Amino acid sequence: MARPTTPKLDRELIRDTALRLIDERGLDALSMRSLADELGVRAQSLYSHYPTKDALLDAVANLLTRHIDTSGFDGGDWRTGLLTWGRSYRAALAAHPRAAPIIAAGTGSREDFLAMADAVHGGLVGAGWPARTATLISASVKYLVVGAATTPFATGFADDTAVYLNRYPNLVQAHRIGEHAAAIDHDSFELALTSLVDGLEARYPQAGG
Amino acid sequence: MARPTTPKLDRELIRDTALRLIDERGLDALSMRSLADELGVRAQSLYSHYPTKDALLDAVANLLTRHIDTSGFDGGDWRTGLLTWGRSYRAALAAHPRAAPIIAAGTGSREDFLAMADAVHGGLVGAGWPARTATLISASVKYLVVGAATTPFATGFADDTAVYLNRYPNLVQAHRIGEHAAAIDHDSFELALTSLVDGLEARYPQAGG
DNA sequence: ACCTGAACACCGTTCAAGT
DNA sequence: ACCTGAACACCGTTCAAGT
Repeated sequence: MARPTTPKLDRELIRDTALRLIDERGLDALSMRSLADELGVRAQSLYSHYPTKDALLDAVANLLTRHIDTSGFDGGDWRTGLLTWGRSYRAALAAHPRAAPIIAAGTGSREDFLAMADAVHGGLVGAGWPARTATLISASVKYLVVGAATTPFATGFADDTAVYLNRYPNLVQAHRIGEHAAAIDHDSFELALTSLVDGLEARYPQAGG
Repeated sequence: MARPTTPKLDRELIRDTALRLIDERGLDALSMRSLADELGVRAQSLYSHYPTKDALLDAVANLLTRHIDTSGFDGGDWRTGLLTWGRSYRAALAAHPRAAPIIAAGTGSREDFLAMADAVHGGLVGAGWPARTATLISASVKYLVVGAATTPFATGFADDTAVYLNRYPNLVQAHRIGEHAAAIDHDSFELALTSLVDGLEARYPQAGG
């Protein structure tokens, strides 16, 4: 029974299962063999559907960033556009934190990524920003989103914070990081994004000169 | 000659060679075997000096972030402190772009990282920011730095931009990304950091209420 | 077209042995 | 204390073969 009558695999099933395993076990634990095992198949069968593991991870990245919202630019207000885009982008990655590094790795030219970049750039230029500044602004927001998704605040702190509290007195305030990590990350991103937009406002050509 | 009279290895040599190989060949190409080969030794010998590959990468991360400057907070001005810290942090990572993902991975509780976080938090609180807001602000700047270092702007665009110029008209302005990628990344970070600081200014408790 | 057995050239890491 | 030969349990990927 080398070839079953109804195929056991298809691209979507492989991709969705890969994302589920990343969510459950982490990115490092995803191997072609472990994924095949979960699908009741041998690793080589996956290569009938994706040429390489990287191509599979690209498909997962496309799945993740599929529902990013650039419609906020439609009304012509770049502030609304940036806020809507940044928040939906961040939310898409925060929903699958263990998969976020795939986005940072940024393999190849993904269609959805290009469509998004095009919509944002067009929205900013349409709202009056010079083309080069529009490039810088969209890069800035991307930095915030990717940074927030790949290095949540608790990263870098030991689980047992008591270890260093004596030596680093200013960090005493952060001693409940573990409990409130999700809230801190959400609020940090929100503060950063809104402050950035406010700071950009002052640089808007028709307002600031 | 199992054990030479003068040791062929020490922790610093291993660490520095690892960083050099990452700079030259990329993070993925660094294996314990390839590193040992470069040092004229077998992979197992490295384990006499570092318990795991992760511990070695931690040492590289500490080397990278060693010269980050938090002295800008000393004068009591949080704007100067944030700008100096953010710029030196970003410069440290930009000097070794292929090693930057190590920082994002953020393994364990590195001493230098904690000292830095403590200095920044203390500087912000000392300048009048509430403790929790200080946490959010330092996280915000870290997002910018890590995002800029791990996803430089050209990431995600194909080398041959002609491929998508027809379909994504707004990206025409970005058709020289490859040539100016370094300048765009520098300017994007600078715009983001200064805009963020300006936006925070309006939220400063004694100024904004 | 889709799946498998076997294999290639790698990994990180461990262990016993040598000086 | 420091280094090596050999080995373990993995990787991603390829190839020839089966239906």
